[in-house]
Amino acid sequence: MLNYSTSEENYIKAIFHLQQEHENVTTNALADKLKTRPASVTDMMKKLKNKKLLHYQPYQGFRLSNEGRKVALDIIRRHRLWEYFLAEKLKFSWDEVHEVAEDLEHVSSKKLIDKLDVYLGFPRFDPHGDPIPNSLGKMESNNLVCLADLPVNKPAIVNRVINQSAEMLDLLRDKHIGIGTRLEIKKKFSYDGSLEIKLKQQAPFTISKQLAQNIFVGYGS
Amino acid sequence: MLNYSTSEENYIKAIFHLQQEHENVTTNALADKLKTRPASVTDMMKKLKNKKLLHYQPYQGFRLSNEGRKVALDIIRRHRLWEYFLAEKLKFSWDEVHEVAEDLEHVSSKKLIDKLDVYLGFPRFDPHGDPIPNSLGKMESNNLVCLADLPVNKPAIVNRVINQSAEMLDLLRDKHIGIGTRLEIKKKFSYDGSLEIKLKQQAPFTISKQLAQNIFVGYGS
DNA sequence: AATTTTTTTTAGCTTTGTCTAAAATTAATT
DNA sequence: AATTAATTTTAGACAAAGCTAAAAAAAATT
Repeated sequence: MLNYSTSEENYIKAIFHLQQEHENVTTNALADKLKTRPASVTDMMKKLKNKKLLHYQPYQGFRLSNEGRKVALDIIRRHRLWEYFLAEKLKFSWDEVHEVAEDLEHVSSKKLIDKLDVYLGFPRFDPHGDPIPNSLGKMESNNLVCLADLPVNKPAIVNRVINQSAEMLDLLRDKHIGIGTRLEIKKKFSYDGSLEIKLKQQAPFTISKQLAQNIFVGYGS
Repeated sequence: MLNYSTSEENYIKAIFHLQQEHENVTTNALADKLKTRPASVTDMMKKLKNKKLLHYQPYQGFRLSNEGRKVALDIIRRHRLWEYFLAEKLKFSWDEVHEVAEDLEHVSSKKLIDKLDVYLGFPRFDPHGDPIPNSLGKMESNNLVCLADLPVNKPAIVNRVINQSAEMLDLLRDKHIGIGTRLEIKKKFSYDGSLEIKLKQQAPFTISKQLAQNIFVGYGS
């Protein structure tokens, strides 16, 4: 595996994440995600195409090549292992780890990451509930359902929170929702998609569709 | 404390180290240390002078300002804490930690470093025996004597190794000399400055003046 | 003191990654 | 189908950090 610049790595990672939504990623979507300009994206796409990390025809969008996907998984592995370390060992709260891991993930010594993995005991999920790829780039899928799609009255456990903006994490903290929280849906309001949910030993309350779409839950323990 | 680029930080740190030898640092010395060209050094010196991190008059060399020294100590703190972490927790051998810490030291979240410090139990010395500045930038001096200046037959303990080139560390490993090694000098050869030293339960052997000058020892426990 | 050598600085060029403004292409609408 | 709108790309500029080659200053020699 070659070595890539911080900038290149950020582009690769962002494309990987956008590809979870749409097979084909567009210039504007990527510019948006990275808070940069479409022209900059086009420049970088040419470069990454040259390095055979993605497939790209002008005006047609792009998607990662096999090699690009490997690189992306390696970056994600680094990111999530550091997140786990920060939360588990340094006692950062789970909503603070993302930002710091954004910097640490670019330190790319393979030996460092593999030793960190050993030290942490090969954790399978990061503090947000996202799976951590192993040193071969494999990660478990965790069979989750979007909270917005969970049937009424079916108990479930929060396993993953996708959009990690500070504002959203603030809201979650206020509602006492975190990874591991047991809850069930009591009622769905089709008018605006909002949900009435209930946590153990608490009165039910309502959350927006927007929030529910960013929370993923599993069944059973 | 403002934020500085990786490049700026490397210059600041290198100047700090060179100042241990000579109050005033020259362009060539710094270029040499950083494996860059004198012209690049001059460019950066102008920049750092503008940022008030050092005193510099063209052709007159340079030295860190108070602010520059503070920044340098902060970088050194980060570097040495990571070195300690790598050796102590991740089980890197003490001669591997420097290189990895060179990258980690530039991740500059104050919160991260202070939490790391807590987690490690406020270590006072890194795996090379160098003191770690605390969060206020203070570090203990450790009252050491250069092995080359140690009197004959006086038992001492290796506390610090200065020049950490791979070649030198290789030599040290071969001779079983490390931080904490107890030894004494049996004989000094004034012809070339070489020393006959003895370790516990081992036959005496000879080391060069060059090597002895890079090893520092303390007395007592 | 004058000349040579060494050191340092300046001037100008390169690469990486960004930007704006304009041109080209594709998509949407009338 | 033709026109308008949106998206994407190109062209050209800029800042950071490096380089080489030449000029300037300081130090060392004769």
